[in-house]
Amino acid sequence: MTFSSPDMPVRERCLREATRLFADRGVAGTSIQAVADAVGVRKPSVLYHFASKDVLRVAVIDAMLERWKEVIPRALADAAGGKPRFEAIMGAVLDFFEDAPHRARLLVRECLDQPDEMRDRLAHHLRPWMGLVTEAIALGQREGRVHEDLDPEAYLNEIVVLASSHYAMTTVSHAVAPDRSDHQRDRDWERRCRNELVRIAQTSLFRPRPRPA
Amino acid sequence: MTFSSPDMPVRERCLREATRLFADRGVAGTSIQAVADAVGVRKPSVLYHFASKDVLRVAVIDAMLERWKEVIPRALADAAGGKPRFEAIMGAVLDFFEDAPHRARLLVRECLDQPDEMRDRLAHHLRPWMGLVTEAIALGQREGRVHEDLDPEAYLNEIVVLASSHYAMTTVSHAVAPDRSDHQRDRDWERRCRNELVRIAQTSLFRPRPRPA
DNA sequence: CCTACCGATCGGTAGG
DNA sequence: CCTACCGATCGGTAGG
Repeated sequence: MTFSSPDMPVRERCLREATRLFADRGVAGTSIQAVADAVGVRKPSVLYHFASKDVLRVAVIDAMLERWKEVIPRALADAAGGKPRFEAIMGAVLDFFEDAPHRARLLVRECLDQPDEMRDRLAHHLRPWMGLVTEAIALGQREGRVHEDLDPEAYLNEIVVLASSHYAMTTVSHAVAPDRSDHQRDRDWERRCRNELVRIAQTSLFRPRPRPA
Repeated sequence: MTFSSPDMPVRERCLREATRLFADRGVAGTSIQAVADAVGVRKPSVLYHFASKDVLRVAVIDAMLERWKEVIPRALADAAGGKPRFEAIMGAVLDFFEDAPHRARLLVRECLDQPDEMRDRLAHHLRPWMGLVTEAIALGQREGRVHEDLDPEAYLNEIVVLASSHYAMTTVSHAVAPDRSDHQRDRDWERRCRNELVRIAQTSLFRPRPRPA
């Protein structure tokens, strides 16, 4: 029963709380009543704004996918601003999940619950800029900067899967951590995993420099 | 209503069908009635073998984690048989998910639904051989075969996350596929992604050979 | 392993 | 945005 700030329209508060609840317990594990409680209204009020639970589910996913449209221009702007393309795009993707960890959980959950629907939705949302990125990778291959046996589309797919799952399962990853005594160590472990994620993506993309000067 | 082979004990048929249903729709999205229907018995019969839904859930996860204990010796045997360690272990992990894709979905779902419980369970199941593998990686670093800036524990964590999520989300990954006209292309795309997954893990682990002959 | 049954909660509607 | 209410299904039990 965590109330959303009461000065926000009820419709948006429903979206916000439903996003959090769906991410944490899944759609099937979240009742409309639970959303109503979190918002601080009665159940039929939620159903006034969203005709059915499924309508609410679709609206929640839509809201998350819409955010991607802000991420892409930012990455392109960073790249235009002189920042290397890899770091701009990788940074944008990681920031997208990092400043709202439930986004990653929601995304992965929905991929499991509604694979066919998500396949089409992601194709629609990601296709345009996926094309740009794979082209950039292919250019890098022709210029000899990128591993020539790399498969651009497949590479991009695996890295997106890795990034989203990495953030969806941060809590669990502590199982592998060599020691976990206090919270400081937990933070440290998360930083190490994030660094390693970037290193893996980077090392498997770029060829080593031909000869260090 | 897909019946399990009726010559198998009911208890094991419950485990089998529950595993499939939990993987596809999640625990919250699967009723005991649905399990009973799939097995071909009445609901109270399921509850006779598993005192509650949660007991069934735990038994299903246990059965999956038990399989890991068969995977590790196989990988070690392959490695002892002269096969390079990386290929033996990577092959064992991929085979584990590949010959039963719902195992990956079940694992990822449970990591989202019960993160704290899964953290402890995985720690218990994975810790012993995780230690062996990270030691092998550290040895490779001292011998100059493995990237020296690699973080062994974090690397292993990310690769396990990538492998499980890769198989949990195969259906969705087709969103990124450049074209998907027929089933032959789908198979082809899956093969490309699997190859790329192995290439990413391999390239980000081993240093490039010092000088090709 | 079954029939019969329990209270609680589910998603959703009527009507204001 | 609320009260009042619907039938269906939920997890689980009694008793044989």
